[in-house]
Amino acid sequence: MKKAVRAPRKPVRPSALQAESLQQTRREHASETAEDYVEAIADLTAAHGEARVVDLARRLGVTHVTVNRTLARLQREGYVSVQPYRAIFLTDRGRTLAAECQHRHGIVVAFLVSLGIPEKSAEIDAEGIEHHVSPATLAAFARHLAK
Amino acid sequence: MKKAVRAPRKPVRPSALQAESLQQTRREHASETAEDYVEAIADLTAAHGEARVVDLARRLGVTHVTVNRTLARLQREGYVSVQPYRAIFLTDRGRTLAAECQHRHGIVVAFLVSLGIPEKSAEIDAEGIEHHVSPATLAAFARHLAK
DNA sequence: TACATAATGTAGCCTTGGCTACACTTGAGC
DNA sequence: GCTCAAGTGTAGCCAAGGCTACATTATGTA
Repeated sequence: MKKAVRAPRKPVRPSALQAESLQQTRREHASETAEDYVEAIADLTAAHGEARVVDLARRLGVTHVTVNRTLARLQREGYVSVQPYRAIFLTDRGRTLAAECQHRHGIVVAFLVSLGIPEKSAEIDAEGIEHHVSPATLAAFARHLAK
Repeated sequence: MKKAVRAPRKPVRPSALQAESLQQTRREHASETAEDYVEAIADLTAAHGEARVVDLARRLGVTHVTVNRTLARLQREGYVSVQPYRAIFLTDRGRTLAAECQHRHGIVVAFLVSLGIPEKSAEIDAEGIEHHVSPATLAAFARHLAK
């Protein structure tokens, strides 16, 4: 009594499209960490002259152990340059990514604030949203701000 | 030559706030999967009369193995009711969550489209964004749509 | 009814990203 | 120049969420 309904295929949202969207979301998730780290490192370097593991840990809300392991991966991927017991530096690639992220973050926060969302909520939401904003959507946000 | 710069503390973004935001983002990430699954199950049930593992796998863009393991977790958490080789059913709790997600998804997509973003991009972006939209921000989106 | 095929389930592997507990370096100050 | 606290590194645990390969069940159809 369950095979009868097998044929129709009139999904509310087409399966293929949602699968594609979710795969995109998963890809984005994989780069979220890198983005958060390089952005934090850039900010800390600007503010303190250097970025240290403890500072990053405080800033990112995780333990220094997590920071350490993640930095190893980011070094493997060419975003940062790390030496034992030394400060953390961004590579050119890392700096480029950080600049993009800071730019995008600024637009997303400003956009949310322009909708009447309080600064603090805007910050919190932006942190989650910004990694999933496509260039087209970012452009739309910027357009809306310009008006 | 590196200790000198340790004192100032004038972060571009306060550490505590960013840490808090990121912790919130991580909490949201933990519920993303549950939301995507219950929403997909609700949609499939509405469209086909039932939700099967293969359909879910196709819809979510993963293998049936991943679906299976995740369903076990969702059952543990009380969102779905699963029996071997049978269709998947939402519990009351699962249905409630699915309804919320569908509602939120609709608003986010409509909002993005209202900004001039093409339907397909809006769908893709919404899939990533919707999980990080706070009630306040969702309300702001709805307000903007009403205008 | 029997069987082939599709659906489902299981075993076991990988990576990421949390954590605690413990070990080792560094460097500021006595 | 020693010492000790803070910072950093390492070992090893856990859960989530991907995967392939293989085993098992259900069922439409010959």
